[in-house]
Amino acid sequence: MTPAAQQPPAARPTLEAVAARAGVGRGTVSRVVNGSPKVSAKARAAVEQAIAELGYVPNQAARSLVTSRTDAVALVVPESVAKLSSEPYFSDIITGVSAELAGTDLQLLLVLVRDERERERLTRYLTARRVDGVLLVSVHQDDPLPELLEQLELPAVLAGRRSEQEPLSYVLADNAGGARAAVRHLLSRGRTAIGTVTGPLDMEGAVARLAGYRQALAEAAVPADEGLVAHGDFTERGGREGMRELLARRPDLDAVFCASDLTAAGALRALREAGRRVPQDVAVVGFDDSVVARHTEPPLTSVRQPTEEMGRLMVRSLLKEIAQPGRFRRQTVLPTELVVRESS
Amino acid sequence: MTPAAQQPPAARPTLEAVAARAGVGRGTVSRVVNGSPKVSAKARAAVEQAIAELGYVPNQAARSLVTSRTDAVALVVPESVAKLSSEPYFSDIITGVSAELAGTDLQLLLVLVRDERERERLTRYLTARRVDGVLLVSVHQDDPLPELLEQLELPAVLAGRRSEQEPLSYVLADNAGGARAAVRHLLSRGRTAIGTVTGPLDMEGAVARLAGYRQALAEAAVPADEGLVAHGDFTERGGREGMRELLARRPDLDAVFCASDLTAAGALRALREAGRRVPQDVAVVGFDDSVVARHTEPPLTSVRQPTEEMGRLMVRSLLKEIAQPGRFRRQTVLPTELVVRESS
DNA sequence: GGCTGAAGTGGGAGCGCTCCCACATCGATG
DNA sequence: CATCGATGTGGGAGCGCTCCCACTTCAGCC
Repeated sequence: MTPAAQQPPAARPTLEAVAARAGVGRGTVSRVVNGSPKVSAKARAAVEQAIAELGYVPNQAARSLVTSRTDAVALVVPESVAKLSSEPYFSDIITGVSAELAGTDLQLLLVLVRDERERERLTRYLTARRVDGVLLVSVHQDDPLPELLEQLELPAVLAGRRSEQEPLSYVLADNAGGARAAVRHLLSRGRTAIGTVTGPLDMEGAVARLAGYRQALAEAAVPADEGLVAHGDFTERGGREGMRELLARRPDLDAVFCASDLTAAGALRALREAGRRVPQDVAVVGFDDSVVARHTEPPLTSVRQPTEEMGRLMVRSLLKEIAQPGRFRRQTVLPTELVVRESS
Repeated sequence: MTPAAQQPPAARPTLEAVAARAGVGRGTVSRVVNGSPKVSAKARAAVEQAIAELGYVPNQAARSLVTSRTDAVALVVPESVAKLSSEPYFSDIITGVSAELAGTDLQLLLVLVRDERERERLTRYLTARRVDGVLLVSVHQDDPLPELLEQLELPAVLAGRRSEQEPLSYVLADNAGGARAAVRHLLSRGRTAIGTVTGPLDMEGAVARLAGYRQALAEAAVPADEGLVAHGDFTERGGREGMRELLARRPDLDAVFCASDLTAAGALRALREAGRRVPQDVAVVGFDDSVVARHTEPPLTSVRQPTEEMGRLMVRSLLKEIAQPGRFRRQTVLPTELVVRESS
C-alpha cells in the first residue's frame, strides 16, 4: 500500500474553481467550455489558462442533469441466433461505429441482448432515455425494438430494415443487387443448376437476397425450381444442413449461392463431406466478404458489402437525427461488389 | 408527422412526484428505490405502487451527481494490431463481459483504441472518472494504460498481465501450461522437429507460451534450436510469414506449435503453398480454440482457453474491487485444455 | 451630448437525486 | 410511570452544471 493511497484523492476542480481562478463568473467559464462565441478574447484566454492549471474536466453528470443529454449512444446487438465472435459482420459494424464516434464526444454503449429478460432491461433503459440515440443491428420483422424506438421518439438508425416501408432511418447494402450479381456470375461460368441457401426469412435482407437470386434466374429465362431453395439462418450450421438438403433433392446441382459467408462455409463442409469438389463439381458464392471468405478452403467468391462503412454511416445519420429531431429520416442503400476467388 | 409528435412528451415523473403520490417523503422513496431495509412494509408497498402507476425510472444523472458513481464500466480494446473482427478472442471476451454485466445494473462502454489520439481521449475520460471501473484487454509490456489506472486508483482488471509481478488485478489462462501440453502432444505423436511461431513478445502471454514450448522440449531432452523459433504477432499474416521462415531454415520440420489460431491459420496456408500436407508432413497446433480452429482445413488441434469465462471473471473481480476499493488484488489463472482435431 | 443597440458578463435558479440530521413513535425496561 | 433505545420518517442542504435574465460597457450615430 503506497502512502499516496492514504491521503484523500485531490478533489476534482469545479467550474466554480476555474471561474475564481480566472477572475470571471461561472457563466463565462461555461461559455468557454462549450465553445460559445460570445466571449471576449481576453476572458477566453484567462479561462483557458485556469482550466489548464487546474486540470479541469467538466462533470458529465451535472451537465446531463441540466441538459438532459447523455452524450452516449447505444449499439444494440441481438445475440439470439448468432454469437458475436462467429459473426464478423457485427464486429465490422462495431469497428465502423467506434471509429466514427471517436471524432465526437459521444460514448459507445454496447448492449448485447440475449434473451427476453435482457430485452426488458434494455426497454427500461431506453424508456429512461439514458442514451441520446440508438443503433440497432440485425433487425427481424417481428422485433419489438424498432417500434419502441418509434414510440419513444428516440433518434435511431437501423442496420437493415423491417420492410421496404421502414419508417425509421436505416443503412443497408443493396442485397438484391448483390445476389443478382452473384447468380449472374455463376450463370456466366456456365452453371445451370444453381441452388441457394437463404438467410432467415424474417429478415428483409435475407428476403432481398433470395429475391435477387430469383430475379437473376428469371432474367436468364431459367425456370424457377423451389427444389433449389433451402432455408438457412446465416449460421454455418444452417449452411451445412441446407446444403445437404439441396444435394439430396437435386444431386445434379452445380452451383450454390449462399446468403452469408458463414452459410457458405457450412455449405463447403457439406460438399466436402459429400465428396464434391469445389469449384469443379459445385461452385459456391457467399455474401458479406467477411474475413471468413478469405479463410475457407478454397477461398470464397463473395458479395462484398461495405460493413465497416455501414457502421460509420449509421453514426453519421444518427448524429444528424440527434442534432435536429425533425423526424425526417435518412435511408441509405450502399452498393455491393462481387469479389471473385477460387470457389467459383 | 403524427399528432403525438406535436404534444410535448409527458415529462418523466420525478422522485418527488412518487413521494407525493404515495403520501410519503422523498427520503422514503429513495430508500425503497435503493433497497434500504429501514422502511416499513406499509410505506414500501405504497411507494412501490406509486412507482408502478407513474412508471417512475430514476434519473441516472441526478444520482451520479450526488453519489459520484457512474454505474458504467469501460472495456478497453487496443486495436493497434488486430482488427476486432479477425480476433474471435476479443469478441468472446466481450460476450462474457456483457453476459456477466447483464445481472448487474452496470452499463458496458466499449472503447476501441486505434491510435495515439484516441488513447489521449481515453486518458482524459478516465481521469474525469467517467466510469466506475475498467477492463483492459490485450496488455502490452509498454502499454501506458495500466500505469494510468494505478495512478488514478481506478478499479481495473486486466486480461493478461504485464509481467509476473503485475500489481493490478488480472485474469488469464495458463499459457505456459497450455503450450507445454500442446508440445507434449506433438512429441507423443512422434514428431521430433517441432517449431513454433510465437506471438508478439512484448506480451507476457506470448512469452509464456514460448516458455512452455521450450520447457516441454527440455523435459523431453530435445536440444533447443533457435532455428525452430519464428516470431509472429498473433495475426494470420504473421503466421504465414513465420511458417515460411521456418520452412526455409528447417525444411525437415515435422510439426509446429502456433501461439494463436490465427497464426496457425496463416501457417496452414504457408504449408499448403509449400506443398506440405497437414498433418502427414507437418502437424499443426494452435492456441485459443476459437471459431477459427473449427473452420480451417484441416480443423485445428488447439489449446482451449475459456475466453468467455475469462470475460465473466474479469467482471466479477471488478465488481468486488469497486465494492471495496481495498486495494487488494485478485489474480486468477485459469486452466487450459488441449482439443485434438485433424491437424495433428 | 444623449440615445441606441450590440457585445459581454455575473450570478440566481433549478435540474433530480442522496445524504444526513432532527424528529416522531413505540415497545421494553427499571 | 418516566426513560430509553430501536426503528422509521420528513425534508433541508447541496452535488456541479446550464440557462437565462438583468445588467454593464462602449462604439456609432443623429
